[in-house]
Amino acid sequence: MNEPVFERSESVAVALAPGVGIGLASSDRRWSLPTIDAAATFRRIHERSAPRWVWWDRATAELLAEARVPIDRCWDVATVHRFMHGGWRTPLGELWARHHGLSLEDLPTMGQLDLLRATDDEGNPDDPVRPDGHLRPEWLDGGFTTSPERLADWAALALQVSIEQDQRLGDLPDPERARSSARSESAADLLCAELSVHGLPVDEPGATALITDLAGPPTHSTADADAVRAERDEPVLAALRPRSEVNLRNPAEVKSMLRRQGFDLPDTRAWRLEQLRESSPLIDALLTWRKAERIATTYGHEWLASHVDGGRLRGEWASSDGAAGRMTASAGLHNLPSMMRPIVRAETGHRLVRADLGQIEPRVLAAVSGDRALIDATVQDDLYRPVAARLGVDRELAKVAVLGAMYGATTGASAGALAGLQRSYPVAMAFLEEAAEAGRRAEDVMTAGGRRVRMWHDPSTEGDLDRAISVAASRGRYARNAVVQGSAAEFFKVWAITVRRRGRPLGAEVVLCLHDELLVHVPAEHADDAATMVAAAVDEAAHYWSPTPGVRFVADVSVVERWSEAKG
DNA sequence: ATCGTAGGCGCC
DNA sequence: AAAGGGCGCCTACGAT
Repeated sequence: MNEPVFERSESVAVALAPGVGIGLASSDRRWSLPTIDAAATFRRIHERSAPRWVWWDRATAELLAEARVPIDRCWDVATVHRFMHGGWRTPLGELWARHHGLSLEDLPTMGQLDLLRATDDEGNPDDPVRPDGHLRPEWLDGGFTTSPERLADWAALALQVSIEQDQRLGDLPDPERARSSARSESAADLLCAELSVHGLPVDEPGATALITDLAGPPTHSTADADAVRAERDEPVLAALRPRSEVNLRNPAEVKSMLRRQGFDLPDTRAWRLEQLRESSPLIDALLTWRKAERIATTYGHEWLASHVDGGRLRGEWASSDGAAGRMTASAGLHNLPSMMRPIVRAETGHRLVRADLGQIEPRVLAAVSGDRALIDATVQDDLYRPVAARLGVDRELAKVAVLGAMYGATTGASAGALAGLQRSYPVAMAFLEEAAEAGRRAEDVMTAGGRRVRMWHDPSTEGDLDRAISVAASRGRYARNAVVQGSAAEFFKVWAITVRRRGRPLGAEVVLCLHDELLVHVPAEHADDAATMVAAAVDEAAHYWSPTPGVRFVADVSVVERWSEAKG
């Protein structure tokens, strides 16, 4: 039981439906169990034998998360499909059609009045696949749950697709790496199901107090709400000479108001206003207003009421929703303002292990490009110091230059340092430039783990050369960033699922994933062991994930009660 | 009414 | 130091 969760093992597919039963399928048989409490029964099956469980998509993962079935190894067909083809969520009917090369034009939809098809041979309604090869929409729409036998048939189809996916991953440049990615990405999706179901521990009374302090009291009527809003607006309106009733929530009105007050600005973005803050009480009031308005509208009492329940903040987690396969989360879980982070607090008798990877993107660039000089720089805790020394510039400029190279900056100081980067780290820079060039040509690029990142064509550029060039340039920046950010996302997920797995004996639960940061909720008596485990998991993840040996990854790990507590 | 877009801003 | 990559989500507004 010590092998990593993404190694190969025997596969058994499962489909389950509460109140109906469980369907199972292996390479040589399929069987079913009628049972009311499908998830709890499945838990016992899993405890007896733990193969690599195969399922269609998140729906199954969520049932298993709700039942707290401790699964490490899985294969999520929809997740692997996204990995292979790029893009966002794909409904199963469409996934099946793409997988089998069927036309998406005649993709059946549930409840459509298809008069032309009405007399066609619809085949056997107990067969999930129609004569035309498409999945039967009635099955997709819950029909697979109507009997234990159907669940077994449904599981068997998932198994079949998973085997074909595994074969097709063999066509990628590095088949074993791609298959390993498919497995780790599947485990990450299961982790996302758990994050969605279980949530992040939050100090609810503390949150109410903080929001009241920052944005005003909760309101119970629209008049009440209007009054609180007017009170929030007052300091800004009072600073106007002469006073006027400007709608602060309309950027165009704010811009013309500022022009009348003597500030002629191209837009009213905060970084632009910030420079004027010292010299103008009005600008200061406006910036303060924006902060408070942000809390009130996005992270206010309504937000708390709709997303926090029983002391847990819940959102929808996606394991590879981003362009390059990053995790995403709704309900503000990924963009909670730092001033609100104190509300994230360990439950009684527990601690949070807070860990973040240091300088993850340049280290990933070293790993995926294999640039010897950059790999050498990863030995240092602060990678930018040796880079600065080699470039002969200060650390801040070195940092800006490296980040700029990965983001596609073309102007300013970072562009000035680009020539130096190209001389000192030619392999890494050539790697980035190659990705950018592919992007400009509208060719898909691939992350280190083998995820396809789709490029796009913009038909509206026909005949408009300037616009065509500008769109190509933005694709170049996108591709340049995607090969680093997407690869970093893969490494992060391997780390996260390793922590999930290794934390189980300690009762440790991953409660937040934030691109390079993890929060782990753990009983207080195991907090120190969990912290040690999380740090060790970085090395374990690097060992399995990194395409180049010798790249050092670092993490800052501390045990805290609240997320906001200083790094230790 | 519902949808998409833009300006804006939070986080990485 | 410059304002580049990703995401979610708010308001306002114009289109359908």
